[in-house]
Amino acid sequence: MRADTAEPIVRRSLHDELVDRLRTLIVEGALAPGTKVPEKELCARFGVSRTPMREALKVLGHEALIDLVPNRGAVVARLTCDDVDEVFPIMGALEALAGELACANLTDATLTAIRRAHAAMEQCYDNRDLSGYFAHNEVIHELIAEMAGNPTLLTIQNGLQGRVRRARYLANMSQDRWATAIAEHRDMLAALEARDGARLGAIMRAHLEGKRATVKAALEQAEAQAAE
Amino acid sequence: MRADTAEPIVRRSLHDELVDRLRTLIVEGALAPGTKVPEKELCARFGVSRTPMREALKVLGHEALIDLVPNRGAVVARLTCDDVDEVFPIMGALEALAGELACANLTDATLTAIRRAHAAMEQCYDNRDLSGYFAHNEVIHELIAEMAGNPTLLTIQNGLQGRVRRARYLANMSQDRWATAIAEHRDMLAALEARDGARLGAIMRAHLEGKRATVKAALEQAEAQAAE
DNA sequence: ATACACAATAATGTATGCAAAATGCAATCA
DNA sequence: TGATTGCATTTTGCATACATTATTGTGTAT
Repeated sequence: MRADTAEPIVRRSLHDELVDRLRTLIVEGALAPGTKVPEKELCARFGVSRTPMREALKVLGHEALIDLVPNRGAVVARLTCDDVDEVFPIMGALEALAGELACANLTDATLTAIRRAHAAMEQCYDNRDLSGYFAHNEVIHELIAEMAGNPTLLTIQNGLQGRVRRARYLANMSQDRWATAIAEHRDMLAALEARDGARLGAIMRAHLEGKRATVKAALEQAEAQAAE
Repeated sequence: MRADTAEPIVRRSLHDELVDRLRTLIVEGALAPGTKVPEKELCARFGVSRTPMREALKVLGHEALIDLVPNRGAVVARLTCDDVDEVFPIMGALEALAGELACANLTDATLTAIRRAHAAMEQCYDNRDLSGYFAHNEVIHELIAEMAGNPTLLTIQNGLQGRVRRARYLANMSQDRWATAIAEHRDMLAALEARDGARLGAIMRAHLEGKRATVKAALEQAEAQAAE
């Protein structure tokens, strides 16, 4: 270690740490939707007492990642079709805003990074590598969201993103939809390169509407299967 | 009480109740920004123990209504100019979306209510009654937000609204800005009556941008005074 | 056999107690 | 006189104990 770095000592409180860990577990899918999560079990899992765990659960409940039923504990929130119809238009409006702001602030470094991610994504598309496609896709959206330079916006976007993230992986895109999505992304890149915020915003809104339809269809299919 | 009302028995937990009460205190201004709020004092005030109070504080911290400094307690969040620049564009995007959705769902009853609130607001404008103007203004925006029929959107809007509400009352609108705001509201009403969602959305975005400028100016003035 | 009632159990909700960190104050030294 | 260090006090962080509410399992009556 260099002597002049003197990096600040980070000492996080347990509840903060727990919020992050639990959120990851839920968003990544280790805790399946509908799962009951008794405090006691979580406490044992993380080796903490109930006090900080409860504080964390309250926060996650407020984020709508879990449902807190009074006197009956917490359940990992399920994503319904109605939720999809609610959340995606909001994400569309926010991504459109992020796109506009990102155009205004765009640095060459970030544009290069986005170009690289886009190229990698196209590669995955050519190879029909859906999971790779999703990964690079996510990077692009994250880069744009960060480039917007609005921490509050980023926080809200991440919150909504967390709620729908798992469902998005269910989405078995049709070849048709996939081709459309790629075309939209090419337009996005072009708008970015032209620093055309208004156009980028419009594209992103349309893009999110497409995502909404895809995810909703996948969710309806999943629900139908579950009902069998 | 009528026998057939059978209103559901609401038994809220203390932390839920506390979140609401504290939020009201902060948003309404009873707890001034910058005020330190020691747990002990709040507990004494509400006659509860520290556990539910801490759970409530964590939630409010996550809402950005208070700043939670590790090992140093909670401070009622101050609204900076940067915050205004961050929050208002987001509110603009969300109100625009709400406006579009509201146009799609608009009922005659709600339109009538909005017309009434608008008329009352115009009356206040004529009388130079700023606080009455704000009250009716808020009603209009709430009616539109509710008419959007998107609970998630409403929740996010309310959260952001809470953060800037107090600052908005600082705004001593110039005659010029006030006239512009009224004109924008007339356009909004016209767009609503025409069920023209796209136009309403555009107006609301512009309207919020105007609000941003006004509030920011007021905030800068307040900060300058405080610095003296 | 089913349905209801009641008790036993387990979970959540709340309060309190202990440990650790931060603040304020005073004493000491330059 | 001013700054710094050490201690006392206060406050937060966490754990545990108690209270209250749901759940479930069993027994009894129909």
